[in-house]
Amino acid sequence: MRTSQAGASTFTQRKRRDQLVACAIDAVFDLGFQRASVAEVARRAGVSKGVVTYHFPAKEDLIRAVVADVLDTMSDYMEPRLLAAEPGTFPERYLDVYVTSWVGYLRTHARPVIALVRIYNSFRDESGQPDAALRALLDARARDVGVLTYVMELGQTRGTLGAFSAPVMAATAKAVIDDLMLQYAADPDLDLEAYGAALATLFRRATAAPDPLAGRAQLEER
Amino acid sequence: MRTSQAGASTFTQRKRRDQLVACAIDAVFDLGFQRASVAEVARRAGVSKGVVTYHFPAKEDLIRAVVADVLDTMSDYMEPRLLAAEPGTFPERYLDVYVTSWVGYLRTHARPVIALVRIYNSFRDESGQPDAALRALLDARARDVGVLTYVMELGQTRGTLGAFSAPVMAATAKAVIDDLMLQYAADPDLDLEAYGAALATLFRRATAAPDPLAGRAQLEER
Amino acid sequence: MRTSQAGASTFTQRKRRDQLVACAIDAVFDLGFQRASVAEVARRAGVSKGVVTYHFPAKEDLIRAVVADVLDTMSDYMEPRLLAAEPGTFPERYLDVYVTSWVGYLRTHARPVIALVRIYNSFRDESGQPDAALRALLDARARDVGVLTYVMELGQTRGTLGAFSAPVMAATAKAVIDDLMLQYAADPDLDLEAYGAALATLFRRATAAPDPLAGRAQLEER
Amino acid sequence: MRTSQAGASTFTQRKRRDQLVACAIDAVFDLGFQRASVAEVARRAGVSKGVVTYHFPAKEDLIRAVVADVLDTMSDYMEPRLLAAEPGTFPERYLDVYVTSWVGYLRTHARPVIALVRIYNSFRDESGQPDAALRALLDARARDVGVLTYVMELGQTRGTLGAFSAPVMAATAKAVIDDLMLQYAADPDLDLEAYGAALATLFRRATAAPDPLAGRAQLEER
DNA sequence: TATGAATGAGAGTTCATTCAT
DNA sequence: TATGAATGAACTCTCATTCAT
Repeated sequence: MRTSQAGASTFTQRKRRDQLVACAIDAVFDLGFQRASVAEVARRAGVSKGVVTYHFPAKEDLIRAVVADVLDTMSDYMEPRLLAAEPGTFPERYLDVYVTSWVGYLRTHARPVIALVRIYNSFRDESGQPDAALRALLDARARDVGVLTYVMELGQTRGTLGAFSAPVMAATAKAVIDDLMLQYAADPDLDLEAYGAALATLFRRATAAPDPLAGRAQLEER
Repeated sequence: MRTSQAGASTFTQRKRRDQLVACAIDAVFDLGFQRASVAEVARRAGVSKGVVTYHFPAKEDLIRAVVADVLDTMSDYMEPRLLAAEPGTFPERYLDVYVTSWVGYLRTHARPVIALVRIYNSFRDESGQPDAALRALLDARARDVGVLTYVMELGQTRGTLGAFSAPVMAATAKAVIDDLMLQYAADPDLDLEAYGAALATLFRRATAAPDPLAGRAQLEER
Repeated sequence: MRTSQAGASTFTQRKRRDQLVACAIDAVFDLGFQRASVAEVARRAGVSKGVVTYHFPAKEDLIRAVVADVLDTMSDYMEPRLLAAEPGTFPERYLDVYVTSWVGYLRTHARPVIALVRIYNSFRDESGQPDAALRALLDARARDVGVLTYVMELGQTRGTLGAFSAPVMAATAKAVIDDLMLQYAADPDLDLEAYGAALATLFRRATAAPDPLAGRAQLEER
Repeated sequence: MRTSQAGASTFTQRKRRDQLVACAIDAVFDLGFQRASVAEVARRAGVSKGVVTYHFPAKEDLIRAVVADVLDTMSDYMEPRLLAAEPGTFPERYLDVYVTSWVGYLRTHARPVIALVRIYNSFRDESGQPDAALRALLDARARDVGVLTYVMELGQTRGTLGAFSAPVMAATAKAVIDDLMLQYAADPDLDLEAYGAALATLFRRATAAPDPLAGRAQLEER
């Protein structure tokens, strides 16, 4: 966690860097990646353009700092909650906690996450390929989905979760979170609580193990 | 449908416009929105830059034509398939057809759809807001989700679908399609067939009406 | 020769490119390499900055065109004169013709050659090494010295030139020309004619074969 | 000599200034004048940028100190050797000693001299003219050539040197040294010893007085 | 219709210089 | 003395756009 300011020495420097990163996030959220120019970030920070290039030699470096910062903030929020769910003991609860935690996170951090999406869609190197810095983002995402998959397969093995494609279910969970983020950005009045509850129900039904009572009933009926 | 070339225009004109739109899609897919310059589009079309500005006075116009074209192509593919599902008669089948049709569409049209996503994330007006042209995209999306919701609620009324939040289920369906598109773009070797089947199962379980046999069994058991 | 405009198609384009190259030479001569900015070149040409970048995508390209142009102009002047000296037949005359021709060239072309020197001393790539384009300059120079060396060694073989280090003599000839160029640039009132004559004498004495008569006389004397 | 650190200054100050000058020389040699920024010099010295501007309020001052330092070092090496040649007594030996001494100097001091050339070609004031500090360089050069000329003319008067243009011969001597310096910089494997010997021979032949024996022989022959 | 030369705004970047600490 | 944060000017380069041909 909190690796983004590694190497930065003084408190003043860290503070300024954090301020610039915050302004960059706002600028990207408000204006999109392209219009979030160095000059715009400087303007929002109330400093001269040179200050930005002093702390971040290239714009690339600023954007990378943004990516790292947002990912770190995500981890800081999500990890303790996911660990508290004790996935090794209660794998069948994990997806629920995952979705609920994300919904909770979005309530307070939609802007930086949206900024991250904008960056992901526009931050290209000279050959048009996604910038190397975005690998961290893709990796974080892949890790998320990987863990989800693993835990659900564990539940399936133990019989507390039904038969379904765990990788597809994991990707679906991630996908609905992404979508919810965009919906929430477009409509801040969205009832996240209710939406989260509906998602929880959805996934509970989609992943539930067959009802043993119902099964017994059917057997007895014959 | 096919509204993009509306207006007085010769066959040659239409052909040239379509060619430029196609080249613009490729450029956006390959290089991202920002690097897909007018000059680049012209280069790919093998014509001079002036040709592009002749047909599309501003770059804005070209991008709008791209958006319209991609949306039209989507409609052309999806609508007949969705209608053939007879949602009024078999609402419980609709979600399955929806997901399956989209998967089929992605197999052959991933590039333009990805280009559309890129445009959506970068095409801003001077105030940083999404360009007006993107309203069509948002509208199309909202219509999709609206119809899905309506049909599923119809199924719930008739008892052929279970109790769940239809709007959330609809948004989820759209979200997994979006996600699948991005996954497919990142990994063209993805088995779309299998993925689509898994999604169909997922949604069948999440939306299924309670098993009447099981229900009867339970009743009789008492 | 005249390879600098290869590929340039239209007459207008060629003319503009030549004009920009000429303005760049003047700017480098007057202000030095560093201050000869794209804006300054455009200003001298009476056009907007964009015109320069239109014809020469990068400043690098403009400078390369300058180098090529100056080298071409040099060749156009020097080669016929050097060939007319019939080095194969009269190798002992070659050095004289070489020096005299260069002096004649400098009388009318000191500015571009000085510009070339300035470029050579300042045109570095990002790692501080001389730009690749300067290889052509170094190559041209090495060729000159190589030919001088070869012809003088031919004269030595035939006994029409005395015993001396031909490579050092060749390098010396080139060196005095370089120096004369700089002197002339610093003092346009310099009497090139007289200077050239003095150089011719200098090299004649330094390269002369021993006087056969004097040799005989000495032998007879004993 | 050693005028660069004139003025009230502590030992520490002098040491720091010398260090910065040395780093500046290295930076100019390695990267060229333009890229030898204040920050780069500070980096090489292992101090902060402020230290450089503390000792040298403007970059101009640093460069002037470099120029003065290199010229001083040259004088320290050359002057005793030239004086030891007793030009007043043996003017015919002077050119030989001059060339040989310079070759000896280059063996150990090519880098600073190259740096000086780079500075000379790039250090311009706002109007594009060579900076005032370079006058010292030009003056030193003019003095060298002037002394060479004077001594050779002395030899001609005494009949120990032949008839030739002393100024041109002096300029040629300086020119070959300049050229040798550049050759040596481009190819550190160059055999300076052999090159110096060849130059000595060259100049001996070019400046020799007519052989009195040969002249007598010819007279007698008639 | 088509061309491509020309424009000018704005982007990222470098750097000498200033100055509070 | 020393630091390094901050400034602002100048530079190269990109690009949508205009327009004469």
